[in-house]
Amino acid sequence: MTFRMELIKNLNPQQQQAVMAEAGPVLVLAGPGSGKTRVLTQRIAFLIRVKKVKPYSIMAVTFTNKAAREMESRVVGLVGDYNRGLTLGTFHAICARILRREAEHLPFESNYVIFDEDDQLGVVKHALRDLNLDEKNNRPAPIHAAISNAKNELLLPENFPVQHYRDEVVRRVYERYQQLLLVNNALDFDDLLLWAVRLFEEHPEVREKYARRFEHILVDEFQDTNIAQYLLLKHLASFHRNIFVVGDTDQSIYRWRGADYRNVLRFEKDFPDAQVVMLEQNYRSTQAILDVAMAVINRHPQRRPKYLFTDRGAGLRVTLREVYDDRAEAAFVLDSIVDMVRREQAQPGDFAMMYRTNAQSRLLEEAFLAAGLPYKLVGAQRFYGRREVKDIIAYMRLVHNPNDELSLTRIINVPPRGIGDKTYLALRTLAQKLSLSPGELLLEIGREPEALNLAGLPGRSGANLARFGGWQVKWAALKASASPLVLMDQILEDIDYRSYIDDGSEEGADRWANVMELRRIAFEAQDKGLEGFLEQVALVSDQDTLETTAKVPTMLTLHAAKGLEFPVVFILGLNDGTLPHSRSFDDIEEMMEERRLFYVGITRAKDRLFLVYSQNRSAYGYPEPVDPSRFLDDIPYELIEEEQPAVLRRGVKSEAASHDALWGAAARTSPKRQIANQQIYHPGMNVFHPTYGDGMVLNSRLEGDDEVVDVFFADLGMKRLVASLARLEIKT
DNA sequence: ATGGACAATGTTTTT
DNA sequence: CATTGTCCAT
Repeated sequence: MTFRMELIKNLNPQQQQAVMAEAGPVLVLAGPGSGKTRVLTQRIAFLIRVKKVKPYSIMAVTFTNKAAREMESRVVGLVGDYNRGLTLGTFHAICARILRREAEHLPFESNYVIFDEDDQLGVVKHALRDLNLDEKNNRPAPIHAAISNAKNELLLPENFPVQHYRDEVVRRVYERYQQLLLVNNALDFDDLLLWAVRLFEEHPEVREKYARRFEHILVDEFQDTNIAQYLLLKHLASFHRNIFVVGDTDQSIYRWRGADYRNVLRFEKDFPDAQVVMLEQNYRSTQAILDVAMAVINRHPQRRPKYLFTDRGAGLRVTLREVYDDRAEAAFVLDSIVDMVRREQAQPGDFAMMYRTNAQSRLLEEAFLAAGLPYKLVGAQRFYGRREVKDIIAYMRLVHNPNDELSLTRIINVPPRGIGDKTYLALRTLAQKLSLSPGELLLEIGREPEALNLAGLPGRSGANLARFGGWQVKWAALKASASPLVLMDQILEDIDYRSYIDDGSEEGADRWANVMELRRIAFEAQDKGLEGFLEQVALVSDQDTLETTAKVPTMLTLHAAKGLEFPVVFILGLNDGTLPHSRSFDDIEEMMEERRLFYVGITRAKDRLFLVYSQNRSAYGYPEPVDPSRFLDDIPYELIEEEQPAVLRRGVKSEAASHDALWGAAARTSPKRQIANQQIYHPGMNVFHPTYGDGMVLNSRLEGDDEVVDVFFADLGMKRLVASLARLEIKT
């Protein structure tokens, strides 16, 4: 069989049309679960193996690293190592690479660092201070958001439209913000795109070079592009015009980040000769789920009608469930999951719990922890947001780029080494006088400690600075010859970070474990060099850290769920104010986006979908009565089944034996686990719980087929546990 | 310079 | 309510 036949044999006619489309612009409108990733990867394989296009001349762009990795492995699966030379990555990563290569045309050095969200906020605060604006009246976060939006629309400070006083504040902060970034030789996320576009617009010969090189450009999730990304693509495609974009306007959920689904319309206008292919057949969900999805999205005005169909069959009706409050919500989900696993209707890894805001994961986590059941959580307390992780990265960034003052101020006194505000200020003043950055001055001092005397920084504080400078010199020497790992180890040793962070408490051990995790990442990035390592850690998101290995239920936001699928999905907190979020109420566009978000969640489900709302919800502190989501009104009654509260139903006991096998690790590690026919815990017993530690039984009773035990833990106080699930050990 | 105690303040989604 | 920042005492 020819490769071509091999490639297309599992594709439906529309998919084939897309994969084998002739050169020129192509717009693929793909509904959820219609195989769009497949179309993209097969298209790449088709170009390489059938059309004999050099991988070097192909660029494929995604939004997340995870999507990029996924695509990469699938392309490799299709064409083996014929993929060598292929440019495949996120918008940000691809731009970062171009900007390093073309730094000579740009106002920063090629060893620039990428500032993350926290750093960016730090720069805004710094700018506010420089402009004598106070943070109370000028909150940094909204100002930063305004700056970011401006950048996404390619508005420079000098063009920033000023209508109110507030705009003027933003404009001035923006101006200062950009100056500070350049002083630090740093770029923020938006800059990566902005500078790339400016590079192409201001240096036609550079644009020409890249436009000629990339004969084919393929774009995933096109509806999420912002203006900067759209223009970037247009420039890149300006020579060959072979641009193949795949998207679904109904799944556009990043408006707040500057994404503009109207880029799809713009594309049709800018490329009037574009072939348009519609992928409508759904291979993921049952028809029952698709019907609900359509009921929700069809209320969306002004959109191209799309009919979702599947040959997977009707399936079970979608379940709608009302609960008393958000605690009951968590309990309902947990009970349902346990029940379905026991009945062998699903495996633990089949479940996803989706919610609007990260904060909603907390009660879920508590419920799972209390039951002693494993789960995985996407995002939320971000690994790269951890203090210890940021500290070590700041050290390495400083070594890579001594001008990075933000990193320097972060760690110059971490761990405490007697360099306080006063000393740092003196250093900074001197540096300014010598027109050096503080980091460069420290390097000087490290090389020649006597220089300090000239500066009037003698004595203990001077010695402290000299010691730090000495390290910097040593580390700088190391970065040329050694891997990121060796450098990191040397830093950790010199600053004795472990004794600072690991104070013997459980939290300390945790922190140190995070440092070791970062060390592992450095180990894996050995051959990337320091620059590559830093770029990688700056551009990975926490969404990317979802490992697919552990077969346990997943908790994630609706945003994080895009592009994923699960056999059983729970969408939680379907209340007005949560979904749609209250901050969207007064904006029609935003309300439509909330609706699309709901739609994205619904269409993640393959077999079962549970929609849950509660009567009361704790905003912060106190529970308040809330209304069901207005989106629920749009689902016809006959499409749903309202489930009655029935937590543990009959028949559970007889099936409980299989529970062990299905519910994996948690069950196996519980030595005393058993089904309660009689009470085994009694008041006064000393028990041990793997998470909570030592405790004493206060009370216990049989409930249904299980035993409910109230335990007082030394560290946490009272907890109510279910005996069959909590890994309780009785101590003699 | 450092660490603790208190207050204020604020909750959407993230490359 | 839980985090973050500010002030104050050592």
